Amino acid sequence: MDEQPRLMHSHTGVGMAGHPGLPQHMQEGTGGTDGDGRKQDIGDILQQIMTITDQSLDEAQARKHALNCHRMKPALFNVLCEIKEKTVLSIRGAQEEEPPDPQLMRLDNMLLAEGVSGPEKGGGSAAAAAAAAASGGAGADNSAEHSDYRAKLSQIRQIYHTELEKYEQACNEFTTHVMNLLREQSRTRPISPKEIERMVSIIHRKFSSIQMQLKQSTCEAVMILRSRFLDARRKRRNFNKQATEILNEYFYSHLSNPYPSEEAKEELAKKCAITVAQVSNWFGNKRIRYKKNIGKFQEEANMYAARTAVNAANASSHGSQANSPSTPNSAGGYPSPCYQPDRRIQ
DNA sequence: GTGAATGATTCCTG
DNA sequence: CAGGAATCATTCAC
Repeated sequence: MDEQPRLMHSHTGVGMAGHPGLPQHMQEGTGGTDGDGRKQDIGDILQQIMTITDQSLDEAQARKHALNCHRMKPALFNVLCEIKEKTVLSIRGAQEEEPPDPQLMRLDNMLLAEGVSGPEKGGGSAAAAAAAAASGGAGADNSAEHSDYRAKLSQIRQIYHTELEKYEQACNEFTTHVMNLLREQSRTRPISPKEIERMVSIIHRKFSSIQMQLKQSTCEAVMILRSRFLDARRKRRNFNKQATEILNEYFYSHLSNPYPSEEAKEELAKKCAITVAQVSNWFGNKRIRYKKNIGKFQEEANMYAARTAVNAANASSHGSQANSPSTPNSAGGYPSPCYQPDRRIQ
């Protein structure tokens, strides 16, 4: 490395005329033009190169210092930088300022929506909350599942942030290292600040592609967790006996029009400790199954009708109709079972 | 293990 | 968008 300064210098004390290492023609000033002299010069230079390692560290440092102090150095440096800029780096310059990667934006948006990136939302996510709300079954079982989901999500979140931090730290360390290296090298070769900046942006681009991989795998993990959570929700739990009785009671006492209003559904949902959606499901299933096989439900219908009648009788004996169904087995709607002898199955 | 029962989901229709 | 119909998937009784 120190070869260059040595060859470039001739005016300072170091390597000046009279120095035994300098070519003959440089020492003489006028320069020899004969072939033998030239051969001699080359021989001296080769000799110089061969003996470079023999120089002491101090001597090398002194030469280096001399180079840096040379009055022409800044000008020469600038010229070389300019030439370099105009040739090699002009090709790369065109692809700077690229627009944000749509794939990266998608990943970022998803991580934000799932509550992995962005501000902490108590370990939960909007998606989880929505899923939990839709899942119905307001029981403790469901909330346990939900908290399990949240715990796993927060685990993913933690890993994501730890890794991200690691990458950022590594990126910063590497950038600093490269910048220092380039700055150091800029003393001996033409490296402009602009070029250093460019190198930094290249490093950042490389690291952001690694970050993208991290984001991608985090998204995959969230998707797997979510699908597992949703699968778990598919697990069916039978309603308890009391809830089924309440629903059946309503159904058979409104057999002519087994379509509970929104208010009625809400009321039933509250009584049965299930969601309105589950009430709707139950009535949907019940209507279709009843219609398909009235015979099978006959016994059940008779039982509930009798119970309703007893309830009504009790209520009336107490001078109140409060709990009796409003439209029991009246005209129209679904065919009634044999409890009403005049309205048999179609 | 098997089949019936049953809650949930999906697709279609008015 | 609510409800009907078909179907899926799980639970439960035997």
